[in-house]
Amino acid sequence: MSYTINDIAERAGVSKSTVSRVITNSGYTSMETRQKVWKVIEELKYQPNGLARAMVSQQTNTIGVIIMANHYPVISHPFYGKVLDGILEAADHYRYSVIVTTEKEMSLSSTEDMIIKRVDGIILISRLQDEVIDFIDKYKVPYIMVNGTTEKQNVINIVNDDMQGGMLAADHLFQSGYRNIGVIVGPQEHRSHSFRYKGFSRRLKELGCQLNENMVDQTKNSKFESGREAFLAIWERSHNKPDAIFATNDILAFGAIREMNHLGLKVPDDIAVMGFDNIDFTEISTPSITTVHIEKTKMGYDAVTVLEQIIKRQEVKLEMIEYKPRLIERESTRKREI
Amino acid sequence: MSYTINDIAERAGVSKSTVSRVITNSGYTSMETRQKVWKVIEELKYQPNGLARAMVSQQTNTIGVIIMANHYPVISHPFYGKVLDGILEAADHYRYSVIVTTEKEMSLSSTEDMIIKRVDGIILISRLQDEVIDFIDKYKVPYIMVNGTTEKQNVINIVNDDMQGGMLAADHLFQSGYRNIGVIVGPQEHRSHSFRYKGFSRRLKELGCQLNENMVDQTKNSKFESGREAFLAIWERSHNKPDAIFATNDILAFGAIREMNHLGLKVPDDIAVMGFDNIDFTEISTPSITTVHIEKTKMGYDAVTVLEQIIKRQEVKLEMIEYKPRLIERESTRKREI
DNA sequence: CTGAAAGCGCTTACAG
DNA sequence: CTGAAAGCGCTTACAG
Repeated sequence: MSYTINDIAERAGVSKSTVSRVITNSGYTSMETRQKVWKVIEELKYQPNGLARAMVSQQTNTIGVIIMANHYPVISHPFYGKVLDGILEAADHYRYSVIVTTEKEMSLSSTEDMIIKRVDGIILISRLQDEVIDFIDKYKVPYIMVNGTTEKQNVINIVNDDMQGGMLAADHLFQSGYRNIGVIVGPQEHRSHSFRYKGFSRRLKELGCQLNENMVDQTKNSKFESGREAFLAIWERSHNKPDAIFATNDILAFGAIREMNHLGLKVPDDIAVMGFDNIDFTEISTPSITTVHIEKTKMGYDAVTVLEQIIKRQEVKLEMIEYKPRLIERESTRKREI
Repeated sequence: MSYTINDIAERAGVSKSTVSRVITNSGYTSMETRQKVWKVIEELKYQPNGLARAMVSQQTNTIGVIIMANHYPVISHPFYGKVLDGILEAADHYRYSVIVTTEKEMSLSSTEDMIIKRVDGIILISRLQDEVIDFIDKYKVPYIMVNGTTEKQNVINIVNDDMQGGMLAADHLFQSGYRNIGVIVGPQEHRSHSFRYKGFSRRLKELGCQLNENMVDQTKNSKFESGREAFLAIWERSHNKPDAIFATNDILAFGAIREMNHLGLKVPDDIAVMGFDNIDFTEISTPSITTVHIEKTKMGYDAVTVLEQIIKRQEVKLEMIEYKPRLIERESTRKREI
């Protein structure tokens, strides 16, 4: 279909070995030859066949990204989308192409596809099944996890310091004068929700402000409706009504706000709310939502950087790369007179 | 590194031709041979090399997605993310891998990369430069646009019927009793913003409700801050203050809401607001935002379906595939007594 | 039914 | 400095 190195060789009156040498700029070639060859290349708009190159170089300059998700949407998820943005930016920088797939539970099909396509490395996002890791391990493809949950050893995992984030949240609400705090806790089997809650309650206790059991509600998933239901549950069962709510992610917080609105409560005048993740919506929402920022894009970017080092067989020291979260103070937790 | 067809041949005591035949399930092979070969394949967990296959079959089973964007973030964009979700879902169904890239203005680097990687087809998203199209054309790679803006002929473009969407918006606000309507109009060089505005004002005129020039503000981009500024401008310069605002996309609407809040206006009691796109946040925002739904995910899915037909050289009738938008009525435009 | 050969489009030693 | 040959891992006619 398109031109090959042979077409160039023929028209330039040299052998294909020579053409290859000038293209790759390796070995010896005379000035004159180089000019002839480049001229033909420009004329024909020749583009080398990356597949053929990959066959001999044994590398495709392609990395795979597998996002674990049981349901669509995946890419448009306000968290994973950001991570992917960072991955694409870094991949562009390191000159990798990136193949993106979504892996449904219990399936290895997209992982298999990555192996068949001979990607140079793989980035695993979210709570992957251990079978996926076993599978990749078997084919000795370099990989790295982002925001993963796994029991496995020797897996490089890029995560946020969620414990610390939970503590930041507790500090903030306490310092802002809230003392009767309710907590909406996302699914505990997720590493992040679990640590966020742990950090939050621990710190609150240190501050001398014990969490009342009535004021904590666990949700089965991290969706909007669950946040809404959780807030209603807390509101109804509590004797001392909460003056603030901490949700272990932003979406749950938005659910809570909707329910507050339906109960006639104003944010932040009647009740304060804060979330976790710093998804884009928290900033453009009115009122804007206080939250804990996670370096989503940076985590994606760095995942590629580290993966590239592994691919190039450079030393990689760390096993767990933990990012520091940052409190983002906004309107939804305005300071209160104490 | 990994096993090849030769390893299998050797251990099964047959030629590699035979192994190939059993794997591809083509030509004749005896039952006995087949069993022997499959046994070895399972034992070794052999995975064929897709590159080698692609070399001979001249197809990679990979499609490329190029999203035009001048700035990150791209993937996490509430519109493109949804389109990409649909693309991934369809690609999974048709058994394609997908390479995703972001193309910055005036650059052909990622497009070049797609050519080098020999993708079977390309999906172009958003307002691509015509050079990109020329470039792809030259290499005769099948492609298709989603939500594109181009002067070129014979380009299959999957778009939303934005004119119709604008009319739906006008009908809705009018029927809900609003008569003094302000409009925040995104950049007119974008096909979609331009048609949305056109449809809206045309319909409003038909309804006998001429738009006052003071009540329309054009923005230089479609970001939150621009929406905010635009609303303030309208508010300050209008004699009869608006009772409703239509913004040509949701993000602009959110900007307007923030400004309303700062001016002490309540939505929808003091003023109604509606946007366009139906991004996820319109639903979880409090109050929820009335908007016009676009089949973002479906557009992505269908793009792959049509592209696949072109790749397989099947007849493709249409040049422009237009989706019908749908009004989504929510809290931000509650009906008013007339 | 099976194997040897050619070829997909490159790169890389190896002679010359 | 340049060209012929081998090889990357497959598939596909072609003999047998």
